[in-house]
Amino acid sequence: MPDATDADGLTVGQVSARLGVTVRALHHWDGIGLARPSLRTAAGYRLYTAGDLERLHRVVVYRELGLGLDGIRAVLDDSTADVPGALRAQRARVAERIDRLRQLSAGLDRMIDAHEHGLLLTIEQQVAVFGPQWNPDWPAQARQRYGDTTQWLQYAERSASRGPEEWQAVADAVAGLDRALGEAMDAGVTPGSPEANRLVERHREVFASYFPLTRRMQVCLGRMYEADPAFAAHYDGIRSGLATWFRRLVDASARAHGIDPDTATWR
Amino acid sequence: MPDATDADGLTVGQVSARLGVTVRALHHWDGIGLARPSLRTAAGYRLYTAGDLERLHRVVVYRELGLGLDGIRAVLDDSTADVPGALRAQRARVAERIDRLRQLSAGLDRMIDAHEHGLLLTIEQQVAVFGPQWNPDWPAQARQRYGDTTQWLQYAERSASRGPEEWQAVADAVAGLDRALGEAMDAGVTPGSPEANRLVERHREVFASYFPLTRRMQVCLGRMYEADPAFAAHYDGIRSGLATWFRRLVDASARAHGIDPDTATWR
DNA sequence: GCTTGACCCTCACGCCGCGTGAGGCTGGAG
DNA sequence: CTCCAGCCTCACGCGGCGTGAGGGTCAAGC
Repeated sequence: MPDATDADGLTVGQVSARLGVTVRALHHWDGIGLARPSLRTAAGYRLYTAGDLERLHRVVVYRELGLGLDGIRAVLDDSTADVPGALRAQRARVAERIDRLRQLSAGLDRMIDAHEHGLLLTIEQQVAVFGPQWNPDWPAQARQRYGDTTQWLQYAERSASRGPEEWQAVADAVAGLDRALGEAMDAGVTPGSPEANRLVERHREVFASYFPLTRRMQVCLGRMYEADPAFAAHYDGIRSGLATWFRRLVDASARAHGIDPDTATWR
Repeated sequence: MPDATDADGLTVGQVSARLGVTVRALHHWDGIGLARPSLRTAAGYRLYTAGDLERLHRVVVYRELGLGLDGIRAVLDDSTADVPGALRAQRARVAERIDRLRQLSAGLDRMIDAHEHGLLLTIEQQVAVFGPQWNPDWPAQARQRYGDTTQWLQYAERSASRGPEEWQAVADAVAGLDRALGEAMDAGVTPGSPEANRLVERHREVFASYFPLTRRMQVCLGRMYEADPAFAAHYDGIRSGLATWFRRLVDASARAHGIDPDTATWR
């Protein structure tokens, strides 16, 4: 007789191989009294009888159904236990977890999209929100340029939880600011004036819906508006010379907050 | 100024209320260095600045996506981190977990069905497997009678993982045994003979596919075959008097194994 | 100035189901 | 007699905090 079938007990290793559970699990179930071997050899080896194997098998079955060890113990030991009830409760828990995971997966999809495309709107929605002069390639271009900055990450994180209405609000705020800038320039607002500083603050707040903008970063942004052809075209399109004028507003405001605009850096 | 907005920091309680995380979580994140407050009061109170809040907010966002704290740390701290890659990996993990949970749910359904109906086959399958004299109400009746016994539980557990083919095998074994019993009775096999004991053992083995049957239980079963009208009808339908003859076979075999059939109990 | 009650602090254990060693016997084969 | 696989018993670790214990702090009301 090589090892097993008609012996009066199987060792942990043999049971492990038969039932596909680890030896450690058998030790554990023995330790907590869930399924203990009826016998031990003189040397202390655990010996599982046929009856023990029955019980172990049942443990394995219910464990595969995701029941906790206490639940399994109840099912096996308490003859008054409502087994179908316990199973249904377990099924409800599982359904709940599936639901949560699905929502989670959807959230991940949104976030991945936001990271990769910058916007989660269809082309139609983009045009509807941002107006006809909107170029759908801009988010992709922005990602090209800024995709490896912390600010892009924050932008993407916020984009992921922004629907069309919220984007509309952002777009409205930007448009309102553009208009206000144009009118202020018409009205001859000069850098450093209270009116000018209010506009600079308003710009910072509007921008904060993309990512938090420090005053130093705002200085750099002002210079970019002036230097970058695309930005300059936009602002000079509102009023000729507006980009430069706005940069001077930002510089003045920064100086008023103790920042030297000529040495300010993005970080 | 009541509490917060322009103070130079928020306490744990305030942050907790704003971000919807527990105070303990803030402590934990501080403890592991994931998100620590920049300031402390003289008394040691944590004070979270606006910048700290930014970071906390990002932690919350990624935590809601199911990232582990180490993953979040990587995303927040390592500017070279592949954020979309991490998110995609997380999505894959989530999909995997959903899959497992779905299988688990299906298993639970099967088990619940098995517990409630006793069989997981359609009526057509039942008739195909068990023959035209099969009554589809039998499993429900069996549940009525035995639904609160350990053996019913084990029967249900095994049924849950048995398909039509396996049921066919069981049905074939049962039919084969019935035939063999009839032929043995014709041949004048007497209780206690080796031939008779072989048949009794074969009955025990066939029955073991439903649930483990001890010799004592088999004795009780033999008596039930004789006493219960439905069982008696079945066995006496094979050969007149077969139920009683078989009961005597079982009794004799039990005696040969040191069991007194007149005092044997199910348990 | 003293009390009260809401907040805050720092340990430190608990959870769930084992995985993973460490350190040391046992048992059958060569 | 030696080897090596297999067994034993501790005991820590994991993930992300929950939940006290035991004790300071702060603003308000008396």
